Amino acid sequence: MTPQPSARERLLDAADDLAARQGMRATPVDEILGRAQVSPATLYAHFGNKDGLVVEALRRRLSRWEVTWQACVDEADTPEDKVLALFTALARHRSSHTPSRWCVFLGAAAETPSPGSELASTLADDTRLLVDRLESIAQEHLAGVPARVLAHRISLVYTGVLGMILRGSEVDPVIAEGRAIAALAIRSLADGAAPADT
Amino acid sequence: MTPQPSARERLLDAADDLAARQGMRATPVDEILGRAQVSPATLYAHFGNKDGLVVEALRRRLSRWEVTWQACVDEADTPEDKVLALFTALARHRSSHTPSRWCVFLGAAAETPSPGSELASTLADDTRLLVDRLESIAQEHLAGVPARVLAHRISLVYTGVLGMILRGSEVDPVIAEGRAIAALAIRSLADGAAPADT
DNA sequence: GTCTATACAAAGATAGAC
DNA sequence: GTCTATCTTTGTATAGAC
Repeated sequence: MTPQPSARERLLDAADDLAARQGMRATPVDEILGRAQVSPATLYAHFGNKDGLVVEALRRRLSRWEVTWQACVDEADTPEDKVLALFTALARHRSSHTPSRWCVFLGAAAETPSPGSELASTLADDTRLLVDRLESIAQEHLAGVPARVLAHRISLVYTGVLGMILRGSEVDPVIAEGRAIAALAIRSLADGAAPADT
Repeated sequence: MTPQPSARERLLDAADDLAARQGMRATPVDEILGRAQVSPATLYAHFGNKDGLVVEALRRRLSRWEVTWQACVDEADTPEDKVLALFTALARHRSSHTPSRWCVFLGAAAETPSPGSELASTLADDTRLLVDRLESIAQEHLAGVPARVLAHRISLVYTGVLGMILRGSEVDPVIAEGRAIAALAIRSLADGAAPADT
């Protein structure tokens, strides 16, 4: 007898799932309500409006992503693998959560030319987490490598993987490809900082 | 006395401009009509519906992009520069056309979970042009390098640049960064195929 | 907090005249 | 081909009862 989750939880689950699959703008409120088995009034009582609900769902997703990523960093052995754990995390995240068409945050950004301040800050949080976390991992584990530069380059490659998924690339191969390119970027910057031995 | 372009041209210009700035789905028909100074009936007489108009505008944009890219390839001197001309072309395209928020084709894909067949094929054309053209450039100018692999890797990096622009990165620096990463990918594959001279 | 019913707004498309 | 006026559908949000 699994007790049914609260209306609030059901709304968040439905909004998250549908935004991931179809995009937040492409998903009408009615569809979220139908999926959650909740009436309109309940949604607006809890979240104020559709954007409020979506923002909450995105925040929850971001914090889950952060946990997954951190776990993959912790599991990695070598310094290089700790930086590249980003790609392991992406694969794991995609298999453990509701399937998203590419990236829910980039998708929301693409769908929303003029996001409200709450949405904008949530989307910015996603990018900030990406770049800053990469930088701190690099700083901690790859002494001598310019961490900020590395973080930007790997962010670019990671974002490219997501974009290629939107283009229709198969997920696992393109993640592997991104990982390979990122590894190249790491070695290149490492060589530059401390010229090749041998 | 510049003669006013036909209603059809004005519609294409307006749709292209607005789709580039805001996204096709985020742009209401009324706004296109207002910008083009055209009445609704005219739009539907020419293009059938909104999607028909957008698809035509996207096709026109794609063919212009192809021209710009080819010109940059022709102008490049070294084999490596011919492959990397993609990034020169991106910078040039962005400065010579109406400013787009990131990429009109990826934007349309992101906004449209279930595109109609015409739109879907136009979006696929964009990706196919990207990958296939890169492959043929590599085949022609970089003998011995696995052209298909190279084309995929550079497509990924290029797509990453576009995605980073969506994330809010400054355009010129991120294009330069993408170019640098792509150069790395080229050299890596070249070294693998024909071990370094010297 | 939650429901039913409904109001209100936006957007896509068409009718009929010229 | 093009216009004015209007219809239809869809989508967001609220009123009022329980």
